[in-house]
Amino acid sequence: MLVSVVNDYPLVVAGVQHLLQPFGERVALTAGPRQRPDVVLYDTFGRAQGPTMRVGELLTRTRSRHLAVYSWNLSEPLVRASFEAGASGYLFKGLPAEQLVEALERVSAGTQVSPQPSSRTKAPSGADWPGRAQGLSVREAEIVALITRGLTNEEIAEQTFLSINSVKTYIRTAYRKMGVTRRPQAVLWGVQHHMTASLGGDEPES
Amino acid sequence: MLVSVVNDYPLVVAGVQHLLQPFGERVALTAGPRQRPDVVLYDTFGRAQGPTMRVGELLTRTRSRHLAVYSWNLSEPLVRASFEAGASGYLFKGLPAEQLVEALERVSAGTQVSPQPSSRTKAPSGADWPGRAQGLSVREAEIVALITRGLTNEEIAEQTFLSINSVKTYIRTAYRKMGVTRRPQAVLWGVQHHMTASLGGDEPES
DNA sequence: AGTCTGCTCACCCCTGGGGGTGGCGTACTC
DNA sequence: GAGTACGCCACCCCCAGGGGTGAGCAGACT
Repeated sequence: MLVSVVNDYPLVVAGVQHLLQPFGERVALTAGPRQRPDVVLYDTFGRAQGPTMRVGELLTRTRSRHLAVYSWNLSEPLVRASFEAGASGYLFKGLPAEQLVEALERVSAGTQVSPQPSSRTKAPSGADWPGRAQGLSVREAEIVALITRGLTNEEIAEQTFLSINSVKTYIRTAYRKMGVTRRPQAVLWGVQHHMTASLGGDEPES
Repeated sequence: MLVSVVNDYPLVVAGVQHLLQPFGERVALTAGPRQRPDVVLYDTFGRAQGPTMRVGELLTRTRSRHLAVYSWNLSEPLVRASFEAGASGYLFKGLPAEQLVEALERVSAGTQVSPQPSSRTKAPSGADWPGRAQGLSVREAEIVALITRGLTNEEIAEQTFLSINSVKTYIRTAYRKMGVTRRPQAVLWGVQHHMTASLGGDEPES
């Protein structure tokens, strides 16, 4: 089974690939987008989710037939919207690696894979994201990444399917860890700490 | 006469040097900070002015004996504060190049050179600054440069000796030319358009 | 003369943002 | 069990920022 991990942040992609590494007999990883992977594993960190995902374009670009969403957010409307947008699977980012591989194999075989409810918030060992080295939680980091793109709190709330209040909370806790107090400082911090997406991103900006 | 042009923005330095180029028989330019220039020409674009300039440190670092401030701002309190801070000359940025050279020669000879009142706002031909290619006036560009450093409007007003209202006005007009509407966007614009100072800057940030 | 550009400033009003407080649930560690 | 961290959310209050309006001055150009 050939898998392509898709996300704008090289650290995130590397972290997921690191997760799958021990399962080399069952999963081959491709970095190139043109090698016809069996499954595209679409990590939602800092990216469009649900109805605004461009599943068709991603599949065309990668010449793959299945796309599995890989996300922390298990809210029912978002999961449903992802399937309606064309995803073949919706995988929880808290899954242990072996279960992740099994789910990918089911997606690759043509089965629609839905997530089980879970409240786990701890990332699997080896996962990575920009800002982690500076003490940001995965959620804080994602918010900061979107701040670094110039989005407003409202826009961030919409993209992450969170309440504006949750966004503000993450900003508050993240700013304390970053040692900043205002948005421009946060943007600069993000630029300096590689929270900007790679230039290959084709994300539509609001 | 050996002159060292000092500013954080290479474009600004290059623009001033370009101005002085035709006077090669009277002015030699040094890029290196350790060649004992006769005069340091301190361009204030995006830098501390007046009482917060560190004239002594600049002179020590460059091993020069005279520092001439080069600024658009001719307000009397700022000029006085500059001399009190240790400057030997205060030169208006609207001066034609020949008069600039003459003024530098007087400074080099040990004369304290004060500016004549002037209302001119047009930069001498050949001057340059970051953002000029994108249509920003020199004043607008300076404000954007300070925004890109993460300063608040109040801090910018203090550093530029302008009213908060003037700062807001420049922000308004600059944002229209830049095609942005919010500060984070402006910071990103500044980063992308080289409005960040070079890393050698020893500017104290508030 | 008129017009345009740039610089400077004032004032009004509203929005985006950020500080605080409080609360809930879960996983994990000791 | 208690404590901590993380995720999620509400509400209060205030500030930083940005949109608008208006005004004045001067230089440069036609």
